[in-house]
Amino acid sequence: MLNFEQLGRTSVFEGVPPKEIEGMLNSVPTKEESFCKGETIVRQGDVIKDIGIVLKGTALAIKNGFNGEEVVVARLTPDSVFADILSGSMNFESPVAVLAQEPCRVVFINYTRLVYSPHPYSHKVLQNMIKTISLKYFAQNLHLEILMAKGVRQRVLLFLNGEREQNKSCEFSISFDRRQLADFLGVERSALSRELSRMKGEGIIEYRKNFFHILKLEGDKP
Amino acid sequence: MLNFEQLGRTSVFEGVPPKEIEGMLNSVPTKEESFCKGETIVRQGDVIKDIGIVLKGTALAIKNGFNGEEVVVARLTPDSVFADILSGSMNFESPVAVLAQEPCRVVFINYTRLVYSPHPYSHKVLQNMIKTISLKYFAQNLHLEILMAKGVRQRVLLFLNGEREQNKSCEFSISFDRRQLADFLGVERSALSRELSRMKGEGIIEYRKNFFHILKLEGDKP
DNA sequence: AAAATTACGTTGCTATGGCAACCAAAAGGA
DNA sequence: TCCTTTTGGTTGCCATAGCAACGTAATTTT
Repeated sequence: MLNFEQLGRTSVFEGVPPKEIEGMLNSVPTKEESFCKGETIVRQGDVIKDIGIVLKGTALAIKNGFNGEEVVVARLTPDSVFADILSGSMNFESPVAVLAQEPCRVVFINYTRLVYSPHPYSHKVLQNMIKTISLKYFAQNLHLEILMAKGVRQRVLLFLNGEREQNKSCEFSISFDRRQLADFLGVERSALSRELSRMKGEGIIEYRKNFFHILKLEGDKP
Repeated sequence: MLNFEQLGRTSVFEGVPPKEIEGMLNSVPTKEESFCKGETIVRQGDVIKDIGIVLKGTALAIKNGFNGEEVVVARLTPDSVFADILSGSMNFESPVAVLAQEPCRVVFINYTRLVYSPHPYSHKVLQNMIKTISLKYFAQNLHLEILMAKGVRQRVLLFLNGEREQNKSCEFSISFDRRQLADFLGVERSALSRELSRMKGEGIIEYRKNFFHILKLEGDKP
């Protein structure tokens, strides 16, 4: 049985009272599914017509590069929405695979039926979707900016500054391991390690595993 | 005076009868503006709350890299919609500048008022926006894939294949000059020229200025 | 706890591609 | 028409970063 309180905390149903979500979903096909650790929730190239919502567990959206890189595009935790852009675009192929990182419980909601069923709150849901998708556009745009930068140093700095802004602190942990970070930045793992060492040597950053501390901000002169 | 027939041909108002668009826009602030060739329509970093629609002329959406590159992200021609993601996201800064390439006539429509005014067709407009924004997401995603590829050759091939698919032909003209193409691919102009020459030498492609002809498809063995 | 696997750093070698400079051709303006 | 400006191709030099291989620490498995 769906927990409408929880759905009310997702970006898509934000601002819609649980009772109303319940009423709305009465006339819309939904299916709840469980996935084991490591299982594929969405394959790269799939055409999906349902919005997915993670109820429990975490999953990763992964894009496979042509040369074997596995770029983690997004981390999905409970209340995360996925496949929204995919179903919103109609007939497009998923650019990413979604893999369960731990046992996951997911609900799929038919997009077409959701947006076509007239309901006093469907207006609100559509606006929420526009906002959600726009945010994902900007997230992707940040990634694009990183890849547009040249040089490992510049990319690392852009990434760390993004994390700093998001955490509102110069000290933070990242959710990537080195291999994943290197792939995300589009550089060799060894080149990344080399550059991180250099930056530590120059007193720009401090780090231990996936914990980072930015000592000098961009443009600071010593 | 706005031409509602024309607005009906835009992606946002697709499927909405002109009469209804007129009625819808009665209660929504709109402003029509003209721009001279070269004039800035949107500055990078601007926070915009209005959807823009090009009525006449062409404009370019340009992203400035940190190292002086000017990456043409989109070409806006009559009936093109822009700043939709920007206004849909609320309070985000524009990642691109929009510049008039020739004299332009543009109409701005207040996003909030458009989506909040109850109207029998606002539902349709919201769905259209979701689709429009999703398509832009996928366009950006293609760009991302190109930048994820390593090597000039691979990037050029990805780009040309994209153009081939879009034109459904192995012969086509591109809307970039060499400098723009190099910036879009994230490589040096000289490196691009070098690689194009090589590929011509290997009999993979043929080209003259911005006209290209793909002779061998990816994976073809001679 | 030992063994195996994974994660991270390091380093030398080398190819790729960035940089700069230059030339030729074409386009645009006076 | 001629002159200026823009656009595209070529080339040598060199630094960056890719590749491979290895060592160690940390984590997981049995």
